[in-house]
Amino acid sequence: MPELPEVETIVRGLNNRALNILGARFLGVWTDFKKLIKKPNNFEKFKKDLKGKKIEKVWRRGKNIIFDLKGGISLLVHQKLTGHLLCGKWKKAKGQWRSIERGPLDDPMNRFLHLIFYLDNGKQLALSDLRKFAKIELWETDEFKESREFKSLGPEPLEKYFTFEKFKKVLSKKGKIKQVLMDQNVIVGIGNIYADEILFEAKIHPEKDVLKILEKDLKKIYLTTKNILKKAIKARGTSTSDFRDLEGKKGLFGKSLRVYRKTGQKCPRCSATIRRIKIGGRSAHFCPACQILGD
DNA sequence: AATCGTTCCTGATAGC
DNA sequence: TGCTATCAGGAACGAT
Repeated sequence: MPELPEVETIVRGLNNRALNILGARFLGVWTDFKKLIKKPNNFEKFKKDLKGKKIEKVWRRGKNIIFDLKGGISLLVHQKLTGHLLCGKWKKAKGQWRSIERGPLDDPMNRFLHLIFYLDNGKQLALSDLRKFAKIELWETDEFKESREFKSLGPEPLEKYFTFEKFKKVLSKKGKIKQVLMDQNVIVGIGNIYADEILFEAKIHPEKDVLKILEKDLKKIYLTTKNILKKAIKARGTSTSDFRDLEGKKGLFGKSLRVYRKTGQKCPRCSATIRRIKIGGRSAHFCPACQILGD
């Protein structure tokens, strides 16, 4: 599932000069599942509003991909669980846009194409999304930045302003550490994979009550969060299941995972058996010997 | 105001 | 073999 490193990989790809996405204009949109577009909730209006708009900037906030368009409009793409953008090419045939490249289709994970943006530079951006949970929204940029959903997002863990003091402040919230780490209103970008990996590395039990964690352990979680996210970006993300980059390629961080989806295997630190439990309806993987709950 | 449960989806897998 | 049931999982939403 795309978390911060995966979304960052996509955004860096979109900003790659060679792709010429910046400065291109939207020509049209195809979809076989209009419900992906949440705003406006009318697909024809969405198409009309998007047509001819020039891409000025592509950036990321948490797990959201944001295309700032000329004229004070922003296109938001959230890939949710199984969505990923793929860049390909199109050509015109019999008066219609035809995809001549939808990213490598020999990979089953790239076959669930439900939406394609056609650009005026001959490129297309296709959204592959097995579970159709992704969301697409078109906003007035000012309105978006003033919106509740944007303003309530927590700090970016890799930004300079995210100091240990800041981390302690946002984490002064009750609950189990894993759930709090994954709360986008506390910190953005961490999902199930990286929460498990961060807590394993920091040797903290996922169900540990946040308010009971010692300062030295908070510091460990803080440093580990930055460290793991940075390493995962370098590896271009994790592809345990769906994630692919813009070219359809897998990320390499899966090789570095130590507990996520390793139930029953040996802990790489102490050889105890990795366990899986449910926390708030989500699976959590951890080492019962290294990550002690305490009181 | 904060928190909990439900909902959206469908491929993979298990069970019969 | 082929059917049905169960599950994963981010985040918005309604209910409490």
